[in-house]
Amino acid sequence: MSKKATIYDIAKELNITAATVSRALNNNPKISEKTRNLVLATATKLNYKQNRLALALKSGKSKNVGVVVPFINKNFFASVIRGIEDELYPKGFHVIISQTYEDRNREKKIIQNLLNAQVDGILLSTSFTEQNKDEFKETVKKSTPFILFDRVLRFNEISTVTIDDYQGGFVATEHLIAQGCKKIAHFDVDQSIELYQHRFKGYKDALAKHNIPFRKEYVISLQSNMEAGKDAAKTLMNLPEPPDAIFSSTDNGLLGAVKYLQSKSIRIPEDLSVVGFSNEPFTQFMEPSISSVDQSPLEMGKMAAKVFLEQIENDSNEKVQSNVVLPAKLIVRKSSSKT
Amino acid sequence: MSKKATIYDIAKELNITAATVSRALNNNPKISEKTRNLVLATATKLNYKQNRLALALKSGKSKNVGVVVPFINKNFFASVIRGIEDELYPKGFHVIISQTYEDRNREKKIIQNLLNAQVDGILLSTSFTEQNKDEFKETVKKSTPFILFDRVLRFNEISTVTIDDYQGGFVATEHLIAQGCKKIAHFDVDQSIELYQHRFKGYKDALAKHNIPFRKEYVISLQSNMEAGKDAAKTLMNLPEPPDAIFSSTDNGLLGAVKYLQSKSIRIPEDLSVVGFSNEPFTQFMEPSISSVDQSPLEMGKMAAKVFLEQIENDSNEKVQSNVVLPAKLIVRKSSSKT
DNA sequence: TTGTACGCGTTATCAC
DNA sequence: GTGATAACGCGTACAA
Repeated sequence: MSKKATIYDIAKELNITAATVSRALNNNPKISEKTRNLVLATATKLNYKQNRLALALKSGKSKNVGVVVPFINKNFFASVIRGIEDELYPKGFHVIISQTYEDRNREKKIIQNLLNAQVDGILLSTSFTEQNKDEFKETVKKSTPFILFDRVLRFNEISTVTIDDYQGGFVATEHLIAQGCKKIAHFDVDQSIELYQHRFKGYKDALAKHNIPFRKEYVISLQSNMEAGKDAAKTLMNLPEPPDAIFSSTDNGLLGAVKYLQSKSIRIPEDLSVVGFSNEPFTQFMEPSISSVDQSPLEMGKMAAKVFLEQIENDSNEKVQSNVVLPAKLIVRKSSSKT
Repeated sequence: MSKKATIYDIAKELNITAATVSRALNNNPKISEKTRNLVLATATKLNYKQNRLALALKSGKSKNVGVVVPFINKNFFASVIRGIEDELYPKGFHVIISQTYEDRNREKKIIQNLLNAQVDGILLSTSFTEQNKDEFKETVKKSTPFILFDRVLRFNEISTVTIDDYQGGFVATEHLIAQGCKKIAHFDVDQSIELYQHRFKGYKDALAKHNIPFRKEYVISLQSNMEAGKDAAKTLMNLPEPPDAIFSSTDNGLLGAVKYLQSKSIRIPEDLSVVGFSNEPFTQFMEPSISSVDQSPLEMGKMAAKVFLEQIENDSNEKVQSNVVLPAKLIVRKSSSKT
């Protein structure tokens, strides 16, 4: 049995037509019980499997959705994808995953490929920023449903799923203030990305609310990795008046800072308290465990998937746009618990 | 522009036939420069995108490969997938990911779905065990290339990519012995899975080589999670003669044990040394950092992809079977460094 | 250099 | 209840 069996093979075997076989296989009511059973029997006998490609070509629905993220081997994105799959798989959808490595050109190419593959929709966390908004718009067009999550750009008719980054930044900072910290630094990544803007603004507003002056020298922009975090911590601690707390927009950047501080025998949280963002798994196993803002990646994935399903079910060409914002939840651990 | 443009639309626009358009688009040499340019121009003008579904149906190659793993939000599997994608993406393949949650029935269904979707191959880390080998064989048949990695079952004509688990277990244990440990316990998971068999055998043989008696009570089978690890450590420490080292076949199980030991003020590595398996990211950030055997997930993914490519390039129906074994590499950290 | 005709596997729309 | 035929979008022998 080299070649794959088709409905024609079954038809030939039974001396009937392919159409009848198709009907039998699809539980069409207008078919005699006898033929149906006959067809079913020979189908298993021939090890017949429906060719979804042909079905897709005919129906215009591939039952595939593309998921595009910067990196797949980051816990946050892996979990989002899991959420998406959990939601979509029971509905018969398959998920095609691609990663952009934060390369815009690669992202463009990926989107093209996915569109060529006739996916029924694309869920993505984009690497485009406010500056390239037009370029992004150009590649997206709008023949296929697009759902943006986490790293989003806002357009009419494009749905988004995010967490409340502003709230996350605000609560994290207010928590540090409640712990008695007065000189709170902030690790930023890139203000041309909306979510970092929001986290930063939450930080700033929390300071203002509690009448703590904002200090420009306490804000550092850095890549989200250990090395950059070390350098940033060093810079901060060499300030005439070093901070007594850090609220970081990423866990990975904070990790480097913590390692640096520990190497300098600066105690956490006694001398300096820290709160990160993302609730990466390592934050809870470190010593001290690191407080962090949880982004509920599983829920984000599920929600993105639900928004997509909504979109395609409403198959009229009405624009169904949703902008879901999930709550951000601060997880307090040792790194910011002085009491 | 609601409907997607086809080559027919382009043809109509230019008063030529679809065949000519197809040729122009595919850089067929026998076409006039003029028509080619005309076609290309109207193609972009109409926002034409090739329908890969139609192409796939015609050619019998979907350019999709299925990747099936137990869980996607484990660093090991996420990294393997990344390796696969890195290798396959430049060749124009897309990766369809599914997770089995270690549920055999789900895995069967997933494989069926993938086959229906006409994937060009399936790369999987199976949840089937030696006991269900026949059942697995049944679902696989062999119309489509299957590559097994990490968790494998061995058959004729099915390629596998694994690391040298035996070597990993052996080296890890010998390292503990070199540190002066004499009472070395082992965390096993499931002996019906080949890789755990191998790790266990490596452990056993290392003991034998150094004339250390094997003690049955030092071997505990447990699920790969924190809770189980805690319980296992408790059991071990309540033994009349508790061990002075643990070699665990999983990092996650070991994590729970470490937490338990620390809660009992048992010092690591002074009182008890530990080595895990998988080199999960958290092992290097913990205090103390945890020694672990690295599985080179990226390389494993790349290798699995390469074996797949080899398989389909050799499009003769010759059986090209490879059984690649990658080296296991012990990463020594504080948890097993007494000196 | 370009057009014609066909097939990939399926389902839907007519007929009978 | 079943058969015949067209259509989905594409590439490609075979003609012209």
